[in-house]
Amino acid sequence: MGHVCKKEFNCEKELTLAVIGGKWKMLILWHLGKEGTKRFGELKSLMPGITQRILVNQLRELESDFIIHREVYPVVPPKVEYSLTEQGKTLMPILETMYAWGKDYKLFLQENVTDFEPQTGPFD
Amino acid sequence: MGHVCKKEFNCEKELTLAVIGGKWKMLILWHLGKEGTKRFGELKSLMPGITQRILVNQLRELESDFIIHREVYPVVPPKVEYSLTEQGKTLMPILETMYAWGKDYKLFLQENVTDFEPQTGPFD
DNA sequence: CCGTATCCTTACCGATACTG
DNA sequence: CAGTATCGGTAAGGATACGG
Repeated sequence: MGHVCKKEFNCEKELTLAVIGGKWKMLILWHLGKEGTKRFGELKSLMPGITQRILVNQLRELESDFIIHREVYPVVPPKVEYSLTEQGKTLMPILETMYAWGKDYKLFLQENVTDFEPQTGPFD
Repeated sequence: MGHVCKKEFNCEKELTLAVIGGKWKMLILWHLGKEGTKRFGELKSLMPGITQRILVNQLRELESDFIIHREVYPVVPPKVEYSLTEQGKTLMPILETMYAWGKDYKLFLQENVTDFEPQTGPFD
Protein backbone atom coordinates (compact mmCIF):
# COMPACT_ATOMS: atom_id res chain seq x y z
CA MET A 1 0.00 0.00 0.00
CA GLY A 2 0.98 3.57 -0.54
CA HIS A 3 1.23 4.81 -4.10
CA VAL A 4 4.32 6.60 -2.84
CA CYS A 5 6.04 3.51 -1.48
CA LYS A 6 7.80 2.37 -4.62
CA LYS A 7 9.36 5.68 -5.56
CA GLU A 8 12.70 7.20 -4.79
CA PHE A 9 13.33 10.68 -3.51
CA ASN A 10 16.26 12.99 -3.01
CA CYS A 11 14.83 14.41 0.18
CA GLU A 12 11.83 14.30 2.50
CA LYS A 13 10.28 17.35 0.86
CA GLU A 14 9.88 15.35 -2.31
CA LEU A 15 8.00 12.70 -0.40
CA THR A 16 5.57 15.37 0.74
CA LEU A 17 5.28 16.66 -2.80
CA ALA A 18 4.55 13.16 -4.08
CA VAL A 19 1.61 12.93 -1.67
CA ILE A 20 -0.05 16.27 -2.45
CA GLY A 21 1.33 16.91 -5.93
CA GLY A 22 -1.40 15.34 -8.06
CA LYS A 23 -3.31 17.62 -10.36
CA TRP A 24 -6.43 17.76 -8.17
CA LYS A 25 -5.21 16.51 -4.82
CA MET A 26 -4.78 19.80 -3.01
CA LEU A 27 -8.24 20.84 -4.07
CA ILE A 28 -9.73 17.59 -2.78
CA LEU A 29 -7.90 17.89 0.53
CA TRP A 30 -8.95 21.52 0.85
CA HIS A 31 -12.62 20.68 0.50
CA LEU A 32 -12.43 17.74 2.90
CA GLY A 33 -10.37 19.76 5.37
CA LYS A 34 -12.51 22.87 5.35
CA GLU A 35 -15.97 21.41 4.88
CA GLY A 36 -15.57 17.91 6.29
CA THR A 37 -16.84 14.61 4.94
CA LYS A 38 -18.09 14.61 1.37
CA ARG A 39 -19.74 12.14 -0.95
CA PHE A 40 -18.18 11.23 -4.26
CA GLY A 41 -20.79 13.11 -6.22
CA GLU A 42 -20.39 16.20 -4.08
CA LEU A 43 -16.66 16.29 -4.72
CA LYS A 44 -17.30 15.91 -8.41
CA SER A 45 -19.71 18.84 -8.48
CA LEU A 46 -17.26 20.89 -6.45
CA MET A 47 -14.58 20.41 -9.08
CA PRO A 48 -15.91 21.35 -12.49
CA GLY A 49 -13.69 19.96 -15.18
CA ILE A 50 -12.57 16.78 -13.46
CA THR A 51 -13.70 13.49 -14.94
CA GLN A 52 -14.94 10.54 -12.92
CA ARG A 53 -11.96 8.45 -13.91
CA ILE A 54 -9.49 11.06 -12.70
CA LEU A 55 -11.37 11.79 -9.50
CA VAL A 56 -11.50 8.11 -8.60
CA ASN A 57 -7.81 7.81 -9.38
CA GLN A 58 -6.76 10.76 -7.22
CA LEU A 59 -8.95 9.55 -4.36
CA ARG A 60 -7.51 6.03 -4.56
CA GLU A 61 -3.97 7.36 -4.38
CA LEU A 62 -4.74 9.57 -1.41
CA GLU A 63 -6.41 6.61 0.26
CA SER A 64 -3.48 4.28 -0.34
CA ASP A 65 -1.21 6.93 1.17
CA PHE A 66 -3.41 7.01 4.32
CA ILE A 67 -4.38 10.63 3.74
CA ILE A 68 -8.12 10.12 3.26
CA HIS A 69 -10.61 7.53 4.46
CA ARG A 70 -13.20 5.88 2.22
CA GLU A 71 -16.45 4.77 3.82
CA VAL A 72 -18.77 2.62 1.73
CA TYR A 73 -22.42 2.31 2.72
CA PRO A 74 -24.04 -0.90 1.44
CA VAL A 75 -27.17 0.71 0.09
CA VAL A 76 -28.81 1.27 -3.25
CA PRO A 77 -28.13 3.57 -4.87
CA PRO A 78 -24.51 3.38 -3.72
CA LYS A 79 -23.24 5.88 -1.19
CA VAL A 80 -19.56 6.50 -0.55
CA GLU A 81 -18.12 9.13 1.74
CA TYR A 82 -14.61 10.52 1.89
CA SER A 83 -12.92 12.24 4.82
CA LEU A 84 -9.45 13.18 6.02
CA THR A 85 -7.57 10.74 8.22
CA GLU A 86 -5.59 12.01 11.20
CA GLN A 87 -2.53 11.95 8.97
CA GLY A 88 -4.43 13.87 6.34
CA LYS A 89 -5.40 16.57 8.79
CA THR A 90 -1.74 17.25 9.49
CA LEU A 91 -1.39 18.39 5.89
CA MET A 92 -3.73 21.34 6.32
CA PRO A 93 -1.11 23.74 7.71
CA ILE A 94 1.01 23.13 4.61
CA LEU A 95 -1.93 23.84 2.35
CA GLU A 96 -2.73 26.98 4.33
CA THR A 97 0.82 28.21 3.94
CA MET A 98 0.84 27.43 0.24
CA TYR A 99 -2.44 29.25 -0.17
CA ALA A 100 -1.12 32.33 1.58
CA TRP A 101 2.10 32.32 -0.41
CA GLY A 102 0.28 31.84 -3.69
CA LYS A 103 -2.01 34.73 -2.92
CA ASP A 104 0.89 37.06 -2.17
CA TYR A 105 2.82 35.83 -5.17
CA LYS A 106 -0.15 36.45 -7.42
CA LEU A 107 -0.22 40.07 -6.26
CA PHE A 108 3.52 40.30 -6.83
CA LEU A 109 3.12 39.06 -10.39
CA GLN A 110 0.25 41.43 -11.09
CA GLU A 111 2.39 44.37 -10.00
CA ASN A 112 5.56 43.33 -11.77
CA VAL A 113 4.57 41.48 -14.90
CA THR A 114 2.81 42.81 -17.95
CA ASP A 115 1.52 39.63 -19.49
CA PHE A 116 -0.08 38.25 -16.38
CA GLU A 117 -3.02 36.05 -17.14
CA PRO A 118 -3.54 33.11 -14.80
CA GLN A 119 -6.99 33.16 -13.35
CA THR A 120 -6.77 31.39 -10.04
CA GLY A 121 -10.36 30.85 -9.35
CA PRO A 122 -12.97 29.85 -8.56
CA PHE A 123 -11.50 28.48 -5.35
CA ASP A 124 -9.17 29.69 -2.66
CA MET B 1 8.00 36.44 -18.26
CA GLY B 2 7.05 33.82 -15.77
CA HIS B 3 6.79 30.21 -16.91
CA VAL B 4 3.72 30.18 -14.69
CA CYS B 5 1.99 33.11 -16.34
CA LYS B 6 0.20 31.28 -19.12
CA LYS B 7 -1.34 28.56 -17.03
CA GLU B 8 -4.67 28.26 -15.35
CA PHE B 9 -5.28 27.23 -11.78
CA ASN B 10 -8.20 26.26 -9.62
CA CYS B 11 -6.75 27.97 -6.58
CA GLU B 12 -3.74 29.90 -5.30
CA LYS B 13 -2.21 26.75 -3.83
CA GLU B 14 -1.82 25.40 -7.32
CA LEU B 15 0.07 28.52 -8.32
CA THR B 16 2.51 27.83 -5.50
CA LEU B 17 2.78 24.22 -6.59
CA ALA B 18 3.50 25.27 -10.16
CA VAL B 19 6.44 27.34 -8.92
CA ILE B 20 8.11 24.72 -6.72
CA GLY B 21 6.74 21.54 -8.27
CA GLY B 22 9.45 20.76 -10.81
CA LYS B 23 11.36 17.53 -10.35
CA TRP B 24 14.50 19.23 -8.96
CA LYS B 25 13.27 22.67 -7.97
CA MET B 26 12.85 22.16 -4.24
CA LEU B 27 16.33 20.68 -4.06
CA ILE B 28 17.80 23.66 -5.92
CA LEU B 29 15.97 26.13 -3.69
CA TRP B 30 17.04 24.23 -0.61
CA HIS B 31 20.71 24.46 -1.50
CA LEU B 32 20.52 28.13 -2.43
CA GLY B 33 18.49 28.92 0.66
CA LYS B 34 20.63 27.03 3.14
CA GLU B 35 24.08 27.55 1.67
CA GLY B 36 23.67 30.77 -0.30
CA THR B 37 24.92 31.63 -3.77
CA LYS B 38 26.16 28.77 -5.91
CA ARG B 39 27.77 28.42 -9.31
CA PHE B 40 26.19 26.27 -11.99
CA GLY B 41 28.81 23.56 -11.64
CA GLU B 42 28.45 23.48 -7.89
CA LEU B 43 24.72 22.90 -8.16
CA LYS B 44 25.34 20.14 -10.67
CA SER B 45 27.79 18.35 -8.36
CA LEU B 46 25.36 18.77 -5.49
CA MET B 47 22.66 16.93 -7.42
CA PRO B 48 24.00 13.63 -8.68
CA GLY B 49 21.77 12.29 -11.40
CA ILE B 50 20.61 15.56 -12.89
CA THR B 51 21.72 16.32 -16.43
CA GLN B 52 22.92 19.71 -17.63
CA ARG B 53 19.92 20.14 -19.87
CA ILE B 54 17.49 19.56 -17.04
CA LEU B 55 19.39 21.71 -14.56
CA VAL B 56 19.48 24.61 -17.01
CA ASN B 57 15.79 24.17 -17.69
CA GLN B 58 14.79 24.14 -14.02
CA LEU B 59 16.97 27.17 -13.32
CA ARG B 60 15.52 29.10 -16.24
CA GLU B 61 11.98 28.46 -15.05
CA LEU B 62 12.77 29.53 -11.50
CA GLU B 63 14.44 32.65 -12.90
CA SER B 64 11.50 33.55 -15.12
CA ASP B 65 9.25 33.19 -12.07
CA PHE B 66 11.45 35.67 -10.14
CA ILE B 67 12.44 33.05 -7.59
CA ILE B 68 16.17 32.97 -8.29
CA HIS B 69 18.65 35.48 -9.66
CA ARG B 70 21.22 34.66 -12.34
CA GLU B 71 24.45 36.63 -12.31
CA VAL B 72 26.75 36.25 -15.30
CA TYR B 73 30.41 37.25 -14.97
CA PRO B 74 32.02 38.16 -18.31
CA VAL B 75 35.15 36.10 -17.87
CA VAL B 76 36.78 33.09 -19.46
CA PRO B 77 36.08 30.42 -18.58
CA PRO B 78 32.47 31.41 -18.00
CA LYS B 79 31.23 31.98 -14.47
CA VAL B 80 27.56 32.11 -13.56
CA GLU B 81 26.15 32.38 -10.08
CA TYR B 82 22.66 31.63 -8.85
CA SER B 83 20.99 32.95 -5.71
CA LEU B 84 17.53 33.36 -4.21
CA THR B 85 15.64 36.58 -4.85
CA GLU B 86 13.70 38.22 -2.03
CA GLN B 87 10.62 36.48 -3.41
CA GLY B 88 12.51 33.22 -3.45
CA LYS B 89 13.53 33.57 0.17
CA THR B 90 9.86 33.73 1.17
CA LEU B 91 9.49 30.14 -0.06
CA MET B 92 11.85 28.73 2.53
CA PRO B 93 9.24 28.43 5.32
CA ILE B 94 7.11 26.31 2.98
CA LEU B 95 10.04 24.04 2.20
CA GLU B 96 10.86 23.75 5.90
CA THR B 97 7.31 22.72 6.67
CA MET B 98 7.26 20.22 3.83
CA TYR B 99 10.55 18.79 5.02
CA ALA B 100 9.24 18.37 8.56
CA TRP B 101 6.01 16.79 7.38
CA GLY B 102 7.81 14.43 5.02
CA LYS B 103 10.11 13.32 7.81
CA ASP B 104 7.21 12.54 10.13
CA TYR B 105 5.27 10.86 7.36
CA LYS B 106 8.23 8.68 6.50
CA LEU B 107 8.32 7.46 10.10
CA PHE B 108 4.58 6.88 9.96
CA LEU B 109 4.96 4.75 6.85
CA GLN B 110 7.83 2.76 8.33
CA GLU B 111 5.70 1.90 11.33
CA ASN B 112 2.51 1.10 9.47
CA VAL B 113 3.50 -0.29 6.10
CA THR B 114 5.23 -3.56 5.35
CA ASP B 115 6.50 -2.89 1.86
CA PHE B 116 8.12 0.42 2.61
CA GLU B 117 11.05 1.12 0.37
CA PRO B 118 11.58 4.76 -0.58
CA GLN B 119 15.06 5.87 0.25
CA THR B 120 14.85 9.59 0.84
CA GLY B 121 18.46 10.41 0.79
CA PRO B 122 21.06 11.68 0.47
CA PHE B 123 19.60 15.08 1.28
CA ASP B 124 17.28 16.52 3.87
C1' DC C 1 -24.64 6.73 -7.72
C1' DC C 2 -20.29 5.29 -8.09
C1' DG C 3 -17.57 3.45 -10.29
C1' DT C 4 -14.40 0.36 -14.73
C1' DA C 5 -12.51 -0.32 -19.24
C1' DT C 6 -10.27 1.50 -23.38
C1' DC C 7 -7.94 4.40 -25.87
C1' DC C 8 -5.35 8.51 -26.63
C1' DT C 9 -2.68 12.98 -26.01
C1' DT C 10 1.08 15.55 -24.29
C1' DA C 11 3.99 17.46 -20.88
C1' DC C 12 7.92 16.43 -18.46
C1' DC C 13 11.95 14.43 -18.11
C1' DG C 14 16.32 12.30 -19.69
C1' DA C 15 20.57 10.47 -22.70
C1' DT C 16 23.81 11.96 -25.69
C1' DA C 17 26.51 14.87 -28.47
C1' DC C 18 28.25 19.32 -29.58
C1' DT C 19 29.90 24.60 -28.76
C1' DG C 20 31.42 29.73 -27.49
C1' DC D 1 32.51 26.24 -17.47
C1' DA D 2 28.20 26.72 -18.74
C1' DG D 3 25.59 26.15 -21.71
C1' DT D 4 22.49 24.31 -26.88
C1' DA D 5 20.63 20.96 -30.03
C1' DT D 6 18.29 16.74 -31.06
C1' DC D 7 15.94 12.86 -30.21
C1' DG D 8 13.28 9.78 -27.60
C1' DG D 9 10.70 7.41 -23.59
C1' DT D 10 7.29 7.31 -20.05
C1' DA D 11 3.76 8.25 -17.02
C1' DA D 12 0.14 11.45 -15.71
C1' DG D 13 -3.84 13.07 -17.13
C1' DG D 14 -8.11 13.20 -20.14
C1' DA D 15 -12.38 11.74 -23.47
C1' DT D 16 -15.67 8.56 -23.94
C1' DA D 17 -18.43 4.57 -23.27
C1' DC D 18 -20.21 0.95 -20.44
C1' DG D 19 -21.56 -1.69 -15.84
C1' DG D 20 -23.32 -3.31 -10.87
